[in-house]
Amino acid sequence: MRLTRQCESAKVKSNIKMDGPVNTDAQDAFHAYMVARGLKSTRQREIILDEFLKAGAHLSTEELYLRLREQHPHIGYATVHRTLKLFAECGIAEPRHFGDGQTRYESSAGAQHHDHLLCTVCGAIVEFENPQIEALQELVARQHGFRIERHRLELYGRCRKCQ
Amino acid sequence: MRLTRQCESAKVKSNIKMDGPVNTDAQDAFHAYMVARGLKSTRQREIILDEFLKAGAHLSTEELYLRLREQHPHIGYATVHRTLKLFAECGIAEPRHFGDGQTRYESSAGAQHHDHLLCTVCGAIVEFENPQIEALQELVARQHGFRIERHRLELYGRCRKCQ
DNA sequence: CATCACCTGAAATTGAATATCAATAGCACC
DNA sequence: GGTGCTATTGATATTCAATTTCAGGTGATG
Repeated sequence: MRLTRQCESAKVKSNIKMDGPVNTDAQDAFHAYMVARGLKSTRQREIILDEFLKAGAHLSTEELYLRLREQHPHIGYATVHRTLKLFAECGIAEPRHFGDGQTRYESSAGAQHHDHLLCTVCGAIVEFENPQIEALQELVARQHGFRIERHRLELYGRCRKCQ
Repeated sequence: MRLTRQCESAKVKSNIKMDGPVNTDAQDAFHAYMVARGLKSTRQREIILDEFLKAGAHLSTEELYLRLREQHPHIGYATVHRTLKLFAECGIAEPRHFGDGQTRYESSAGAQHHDHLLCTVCGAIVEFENPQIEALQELVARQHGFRIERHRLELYGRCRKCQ
């Protein structure tokens, strides 16, 4: 009975409490997707979305699960897993497969396409974008008769701190 | 008792039977590595190396295992797996992780570094090399304070036939 | 040709992703 | 607010590839 009102106020609050570019966009997109598909808005999904947006990094299911557990020990791993897949389906998260065998999800809020620099020592991930490289990729593909649908470019090395 | 002689003659024969640029290089590198590490040259390893070089493609452990089984049903999956890792350690094979969740090994014999074009329809894999892209990668990395150790560039799309 | 450390192969284990299913909880309607 | 339908949850089981284990087998060396 309280929940409907809580949801609304939560949305408003998040506009206030978060600094920088806020992601009510993501929340709206998520809710729109849910409504369109006849899915339900649940407490867990709200919490997971909140935590995911707050983290703002490249999180694996497990990392997000562990973070959530601190405040919400009742949320199960399977729910985190399914919810992240939901995020991917509705376009507010991008699944990424780096070398470590775990799927990581990255918030696609606001961000354009980009590639990644990964530190092999401390695990830091830096995003970058380079139109020249993209153009050359197109060129190479055309030379081989390919039409590119997507690509993956990852540069592995040591970051400034770890050299 | 017969085996020692067989090994020797096998090496000679493979020089004769294979057309094109032969990979006794790879075989030599492998043997050198084995000797240096006190590892042993076994029939299975010879057979697996032979088959691997003969295939000359991007093979997963399972694919290679299945191929081997036709002629050598006695060779176990675990042995193929371990031997491919050995190849990787001694530098005659490169492990690759494309999107499909399986590790593929590629012969590094003769080939310089290169990247891949992958057809999302028929699974064809084309190798390419582009120094301009490599140079730009270096540049981008430097701009972010990174020193690149390795990279991964994969272009996914439709090949000429599959458009 | 004996010895020993390495190797093999079947089976067990791991780790991440995903499926299962009974219990729970939204949501729409009364 | 109550009711029923249906999606969701969370503990657990399953899957699938990679990897480890271990008893028995087999190279290399003296």
